[in-house]
Amino acid sequence: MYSLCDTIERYIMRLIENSPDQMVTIQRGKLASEFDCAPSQINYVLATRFSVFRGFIVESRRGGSGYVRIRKIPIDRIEPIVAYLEEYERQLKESDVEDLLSWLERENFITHREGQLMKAAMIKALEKVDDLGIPPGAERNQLRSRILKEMLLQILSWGK
Amino acid sequence: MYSLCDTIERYIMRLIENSPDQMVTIQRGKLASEFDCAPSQINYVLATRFSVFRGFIVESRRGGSGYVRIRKIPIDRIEPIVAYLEEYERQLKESDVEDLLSWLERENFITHREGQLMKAAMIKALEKVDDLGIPPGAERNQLRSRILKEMLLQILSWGK
DNA sequence: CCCCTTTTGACCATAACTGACATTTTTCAT
DNA sequence: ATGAAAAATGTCAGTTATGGTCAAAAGGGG
Repeated sequence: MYSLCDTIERYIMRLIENSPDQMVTIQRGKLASEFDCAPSQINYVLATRFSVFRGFIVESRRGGSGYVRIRKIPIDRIEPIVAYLEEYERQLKESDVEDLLSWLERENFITHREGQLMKAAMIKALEKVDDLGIPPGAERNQLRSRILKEMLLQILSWGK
Repeated sequence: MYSLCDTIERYIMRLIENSPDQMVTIQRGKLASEFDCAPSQINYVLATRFSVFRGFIVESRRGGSGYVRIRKIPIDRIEPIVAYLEEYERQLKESDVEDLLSWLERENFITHREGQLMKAAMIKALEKVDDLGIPPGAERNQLRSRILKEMLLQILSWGK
C-alpha cells in the first residue's frame, strides 16, 4: 500500500532519473494540484525523502515564476562528510579547518583558490568578531562549523 | 520558465554587450510597448537587475526626448568595494551579496563555483544562527559583511 | 489503544507586475 | 517671453503569484 507521499516521491525520483543532469525543476503549486493535495504536502515529501542525508539538495525561489529545484548528489561521499560534521560540530578548531581544506584540495574536490576563499571565510573573517558579540571559543567554533557545513554541501553537489 | 523580468533583463544585457562602450540608451516607454507591459515594469527590472551592486549605473532624464541610460561600471579595482563594506556593514542585506557575486562572476573575478561557495558561507550558513546568539538584523549583516570583506581581500590578492 | 507518519490548513515571506499620480523637460501658440 | 500642453521618466503602494512554516488533525500498523 503506497501513501500519497510515496507516490510523489517516486514521481520526482523518476523525473530526476530521466533527466540528463540529475536535476529537476518543478512548481510546488502545480505538482500539488496534479496530485490533488495541499501544497505543503510537497514540502513534507521534500523534507522527508529528499534531504541532504538522503543525497539531495533542494533550492527554491518564491514569488512570481517561483520554482523548486531538486538535485541529486553522489551518495558515496555524503556519508563520511556528514558523519564528520556531526562529530565535530562543537569543536571545530582552526587547525581542523586547515587540515580538512588541504585534504579536499589534495583530493581535487576543490581548487587552491577555492580553498583560500574558504579559509578567508572561516578563519580570517572570524578572527575579530568580538565586537559583534561572538567571543572566541565554543561559540565561534560552532559558527565556523556551520559555515563549513554549508560550503561542503555545496562542494558535494558539484561532484568530483 | 522565464519571467518577463528575465526576458527584459537579457534583452538589455545583450544591448550592452553588443555596444562598443558598455553602455546603452533606451526609452522607457518604447521598451515597455515592445514588451507590451507597464512602463514601471522597466523600472522594476532596472532596480532589481541593474543595480549598483550588480555593477551598473543608471541615469535618466525626463521630459521630451527623455531617456534611460544604463552603463556597466568598469572594475579594475575591488578596493572601493571593500571600503564601502566597512562603511555600510550594518546594511549589507542578503540580496546585496547575491547581486555583488553575480557582478564579480560576470567580470570573471571569480568562477561560478567560487560564487556558490561564497554564497553558502554568507547566506545559507547564516540563515539559522539564532541559537548562537546572532539574531537577524544589523548584527548578522555585520558578520556577513566581515566574511565578504575577507573573501574579497583574498580575491584581490589574486588579481584578475 | 498508542505512537509514528502523513496530510491538511491557516498564516507568513517574497518576487513580479500594474496603475494612479507626481515630477521634470521640451514644445509651441500667442 | 510665457505659460499651458505634451512628452517623458519616477515613485510607491497595492495586487497577484509563488513557495515556506508550523501546529493540529487524520490515518494506520503493532
